[in-house]
Amino acid sequence: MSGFGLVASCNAWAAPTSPHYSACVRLVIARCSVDYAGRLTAHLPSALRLLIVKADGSVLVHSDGGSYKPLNWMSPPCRLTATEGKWTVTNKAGETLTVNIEETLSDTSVELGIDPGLVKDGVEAHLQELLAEQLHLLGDGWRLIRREYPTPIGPVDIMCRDDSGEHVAVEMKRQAGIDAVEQLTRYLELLNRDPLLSPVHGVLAAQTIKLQARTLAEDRGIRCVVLDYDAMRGIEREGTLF
Amino acid sequence: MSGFGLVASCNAWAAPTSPHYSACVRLVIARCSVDYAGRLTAHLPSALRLLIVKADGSVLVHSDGGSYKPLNWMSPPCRLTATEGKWTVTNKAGETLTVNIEETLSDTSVELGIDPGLVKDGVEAHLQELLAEQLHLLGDGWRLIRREYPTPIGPVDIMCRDDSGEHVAVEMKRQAGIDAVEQLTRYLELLNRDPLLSPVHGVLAAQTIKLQARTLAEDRGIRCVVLDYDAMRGIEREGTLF
DNA sequence: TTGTTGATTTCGCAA
DNA sequence: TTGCGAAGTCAACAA
Repeated sequence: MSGFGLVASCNAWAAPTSPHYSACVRLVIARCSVDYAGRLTAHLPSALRLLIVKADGSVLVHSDGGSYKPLNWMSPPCRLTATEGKWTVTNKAGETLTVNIEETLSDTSVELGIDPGLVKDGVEAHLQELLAEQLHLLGDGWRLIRREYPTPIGPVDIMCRDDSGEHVAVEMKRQAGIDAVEQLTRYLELLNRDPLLSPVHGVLAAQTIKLQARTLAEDRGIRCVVLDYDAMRGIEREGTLF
Repeated sequence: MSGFGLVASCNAWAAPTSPHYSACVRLVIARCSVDYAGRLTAHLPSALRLLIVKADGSVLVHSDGGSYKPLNWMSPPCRLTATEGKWTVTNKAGETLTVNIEETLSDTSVELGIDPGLVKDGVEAHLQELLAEQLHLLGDGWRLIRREYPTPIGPVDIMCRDDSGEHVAVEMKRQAGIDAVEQLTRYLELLNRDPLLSPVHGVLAAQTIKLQARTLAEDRGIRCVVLDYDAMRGIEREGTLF
């Protein structure tokens, strides 16, 4: 069983100085209490915890359970100074994290190297694309004018015409809040000044629409449409089969 | 090197003894690639990383550097099933995190026990509470109607009457930006439709008020008040002395 | 550098 | 349970 103390060759006490600083993680299991003083003050009573010190000096205090969020931490850039039984981590803003170590069960360092990083396959912009292809979800006979329709205060997500030929500006969100309604309202107010476009109606389309947003929208004559992403994606898949 | 095949129990040199489920953290240093499929899909190319498995089955994939946020993770409640060289973590919603382990440098488990948890001080909602008790900061003779005064588009932080008996809606922020002004404007517009309330005046109270917010607020006849949290807390303390 | 917005947000409170 | 707002939010992107 390769337990602790395997790699080392990495001094976690030394601040990274070279441009290609060696990525090095220090893992400590210790009974400790922790105090944070900064934007708020917080205290962790003594308990056995996992302490992680990363190459940039940032410190994470993890317990078992909870989410990925540590119980307490100090974000980089920051500086760790350590004496026997006491760590002090400070950042530029003068915030401090103090770890009082009563008993150390293990203390190891490992060099990981530079991480290639995460590759995300986004979902978000896709939704607009899908709705533009499936305007029948808003109404029969609706026709797309264009996506990202430009205005002086930003692009309207989708501009189209309804079955009677009148313009409709569509604002899309995954989660629509008050902000989305305000944004769409600004577009409508502007667009309706143009006699060539007016009247321009508004549609707020989202996977979920908060009740307050719905209330405000309907009060302003904006129609709310809830989108089923999976169903829309399903239709897209079927479409690609032919 | 053992360490595989765990589902719930915690293996080796950290005997689970607690009558409640044993809190047990497993730390693995391994070269691995990671895939997540859920609300989005994401991929991590092969690299040396720190894997943390907590007692509830949640998994954290940490690199060196970055913030406290892991490169990838699975939040509890979830289930980890492990075979030689491959971990699969799934949750109720069907999201999956797959860790392909190519090379294990170390694999250890430690029992931490239940954490007493964080004690926070100096929270935000406190400010509203304090101001409600110290309405004289806004004006002599002002009386509280209620905090979190409900409206169809959300609660007004503080509703009160000024010395002449007219209604005042107070919006509180720690840092007031344009959003706060817009929010309060919406409340006022709505509240002033009610002949039983009208006229309703507006006060924006915050520890700091951004210049743009102040400009917009005053343009709309909304009064801006900067609060001294320490002083307000101080008065509270004095109050408790008697 | 600064501000704004989205997040696999997470976290806490209240209805 | 659910929904909403705040967070020591974090992080990516635009200005």
